[in-house]
Amino acid sequence: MARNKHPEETVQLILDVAFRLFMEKGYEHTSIQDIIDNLGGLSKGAIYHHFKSKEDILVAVTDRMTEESNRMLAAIRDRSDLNGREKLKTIFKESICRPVQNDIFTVAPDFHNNPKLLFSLLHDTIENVAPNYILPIIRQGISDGSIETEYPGELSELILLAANVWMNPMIFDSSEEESRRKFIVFGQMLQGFGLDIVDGEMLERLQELTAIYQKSK
Amino acid sequence: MARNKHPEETVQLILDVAFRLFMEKGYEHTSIQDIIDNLGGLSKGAIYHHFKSKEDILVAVTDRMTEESNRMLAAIRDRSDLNGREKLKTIFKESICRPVQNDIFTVAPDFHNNPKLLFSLLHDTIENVAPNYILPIIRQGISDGSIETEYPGELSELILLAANVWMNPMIFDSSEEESRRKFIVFGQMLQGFGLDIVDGEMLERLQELTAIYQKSK
DNA sequence: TTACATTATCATACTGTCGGTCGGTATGTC
DNA sequence: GACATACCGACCGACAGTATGATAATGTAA
Repeated sequence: MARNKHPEETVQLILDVAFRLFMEKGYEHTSIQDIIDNLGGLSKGAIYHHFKSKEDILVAVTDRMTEESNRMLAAIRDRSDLNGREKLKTIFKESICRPVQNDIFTVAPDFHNNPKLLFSLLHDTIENVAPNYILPIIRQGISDGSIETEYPGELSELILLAANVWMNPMIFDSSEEESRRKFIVFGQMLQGFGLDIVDGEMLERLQELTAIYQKSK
Repeated sequence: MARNKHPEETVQLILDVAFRLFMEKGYEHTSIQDIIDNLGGLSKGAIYHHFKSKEDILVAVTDRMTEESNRMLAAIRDRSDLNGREKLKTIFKESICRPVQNDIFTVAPDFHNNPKLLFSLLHDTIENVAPNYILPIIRQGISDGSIETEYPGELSELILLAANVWMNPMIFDSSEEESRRKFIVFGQMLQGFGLDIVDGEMLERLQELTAIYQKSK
């Protein structure tokens, strides 16, 4: 085979396979040969034609993972019918409802075998999500009076770290009970910053999620 | 050479060299051969006699890193002249004053090149430090009336994550100004949980530390 | 104390696997 | 036909880990 007419499909195929294998076996324990074997006919030359290194594949995979989430965040950030605090609350709601729609749990990342993946998501959270999505919302909340803080940047980071990392059952194992307790403490923390944006509905939804994730393991 | 009379010195030498190289070049970019080359005469046989794998060396290195810190935590935890809240405050003070005495900054870990190291420290924080040191202290604080919470375990984790990870300049780059702002927000979070344990002296000390770390890079 | 067996501490040569390269080929476009 | 793109697959150096052997420390029995 040579000169496919739709190389973009080849790229997507490579990313599909790599994504699945990275999740199943971890980045480090997935070899290029593993990917080739699951590619159906394609060869090492194809991979290194489209990607310059194995690390480059990981970057592309994580980019594709966060893309959808980022679109959601941008959409909420740019709405004009909500004040800052309402936007924050909407984001939490959406974040908790979204995952089941796509396949995040059917191929749940095993972060215990994926320090590199965890690190890049951690990095993305602080270097991208916090300043580009949460910070503008908190700033808006300050000017529209719905949020009160002198440290919007730091607040963005702390909230995201707690929500995305600490409360993430894929990073730190949690039973349903632990998940519930974390959520409550998280809510207390937000209240300490004058943010009353968690409710019982969100807690229920979160526990459903945790249960689903527990079973998928 | 064969049958050294003091094999423990060999183990320590291997750990010394591995520690330094892991910090300088990162775990993944340090090869066993690199370690051998810096060992002064010793060979691969020596390494694989004392350690069963490269990963095993990393575990030993991180264990040695956290050992001193854990001794400090245990000492404070087991004091009988302080209530729970005072113990927490003492821990923060000690944590901020300690690092310069030893060489933590002269061979500052570059976590950006060390996802594995970061992950194992993160894991240690949640699986070991939180339940074995902070949790008992918070429990004591609850019974002696100096701390008030229904969720001691979750509070331990959240506080440690914020202090050890978020505020750690080795993990998330911070200027002195950012470091100051993070510390204040951290203090606000603690106050939200009824814990009034940070003061201006600690802030000054933290900024000194950040400055030292900035210069060492 | 001596003689000797045992075993812990290494050294060296080697293996299999890995990520990545490179010359080449086939197929498309202009 | 000139050139770029998409891909093939043999090959390479580096790597973690192993197999085996050498020797010095140690245990043991007389």
